[in-house]
Amino acid sequence: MRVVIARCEALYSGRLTARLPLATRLLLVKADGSVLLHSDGGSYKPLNWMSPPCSLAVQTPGAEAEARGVTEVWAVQHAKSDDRLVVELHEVLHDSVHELGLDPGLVKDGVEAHLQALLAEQIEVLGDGHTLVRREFPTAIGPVDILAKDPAGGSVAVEIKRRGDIDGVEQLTRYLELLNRDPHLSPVRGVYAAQEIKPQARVLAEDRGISCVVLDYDAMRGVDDVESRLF
Amino acid sequence: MRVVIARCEALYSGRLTARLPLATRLLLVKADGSVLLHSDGGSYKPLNWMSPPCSLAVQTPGAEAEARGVTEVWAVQHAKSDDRLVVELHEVLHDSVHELGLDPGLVKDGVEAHLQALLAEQIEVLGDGHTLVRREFPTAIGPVDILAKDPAGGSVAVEIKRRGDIDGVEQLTRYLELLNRDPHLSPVRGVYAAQEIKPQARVLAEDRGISCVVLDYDAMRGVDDVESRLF
DNA sequence: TAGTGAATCTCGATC
DNA sequence: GATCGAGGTTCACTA
Repeated sequence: MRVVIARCEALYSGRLTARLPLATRLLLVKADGSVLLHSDGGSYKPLNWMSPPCSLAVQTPGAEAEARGVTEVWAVQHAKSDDRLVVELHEVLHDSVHELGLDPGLVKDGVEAHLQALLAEQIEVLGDGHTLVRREFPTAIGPVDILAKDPAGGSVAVEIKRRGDIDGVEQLTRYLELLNRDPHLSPVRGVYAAQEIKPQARVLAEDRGISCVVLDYDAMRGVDDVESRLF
Repeated sequence: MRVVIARCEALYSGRLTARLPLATRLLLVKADGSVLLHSDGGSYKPLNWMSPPCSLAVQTPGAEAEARGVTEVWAVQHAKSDDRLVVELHEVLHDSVHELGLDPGLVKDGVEAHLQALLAEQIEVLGDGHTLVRREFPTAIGPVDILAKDPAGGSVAVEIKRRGDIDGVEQLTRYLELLNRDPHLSPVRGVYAAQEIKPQARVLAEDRGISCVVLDYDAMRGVDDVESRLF
């Protein structure tokens, strides 16, 4: 990992064209050749970057660039596409290289998968008398998050999202259309379950006869904790 | 901007829980207090991070942590949520601070907006005799990218994407349903225009009577250049 | 390898 | 501030 602080300009051309005016920035060159240009703010996204696989060629500036004060040019070329990042360095304020080694990587726990597991365990959240048929119930266009039965013996297809957007309603609608073609299952009711359901999504869902359930993640996790202590 | 290279572990808890085992990493502390942990590979996304607004508190390790070799603890707390990142530093290999100043920011050029402008200018790409009604034609659920008339006087609603995914077909379907309720416009035909149309999106579109048009960005830009030279 | 869906998405425009 | 759509999305998983 090479860490450089420099006054620089940059030009990116690829899926779009973008320009960074002259300013002092952090330049990172990673072991795989990728390059990141960061400012002293914003989020984790760099101002500009080049993803691997790519190669960095350090060049001497042309006469015109030299006249503008450029002392060094980094030409970063993507290996497979014609994406290209050209950084013109005016002044290097810091330059150091560090051996980091391979990273063991991030270990994650719990997102939508966790919500799905919790709801499968606590399927009565859908209403008394509901029973789980199975998680990831397969259909021709992909698995439905949860298939359940209501007390009357009717099928219930559940789509789970962390944030209930309009897309999830469309997704569930496609599943329902398919599932309702199966005489063994039909009629299949739809339930849209999310930690938070956007107003537009709720309107669309209810317009299509899909009921909405807001999941309380902390409460469900709390019940889960209690259960795991008991059993 | 503070740049630190250190052997460290990290724990994030917030919207999910994640752990980073002991390894040597780059730690960045930006002027707004945000923290980024980068490995020597991957993309521009850090292994872990804390977005602003947040505050960094440097603490001395407890007895248990000290026994594990921790020399310093960074507790990064988000100002508004309960997101929290705890970094346990075992060994600091580099530590420097740099004044970067405000960044003038990125100047972008050309994406979907450009495609829309080009297609509006070259509406005959849809077929001879087509005329533009207007860009961003308003509907109750948002503006349609382009509304046009075909030679027979029928309305044509155009949805433009850079990459034609299934989502765009759903979006256009919703627009068409609404537009077709308007007796002044009905019947409205749908056209899905993109630089690249995914097979599944094409199948769904054609199943719904929506025609697909693949846009040649370079060719359209070329025509545009010629036109701008001529006029 | 291509396609699909999620993301601690981020970012910008618009209401 | 909330919402919605786009992204040089990136990332992980799967057929």
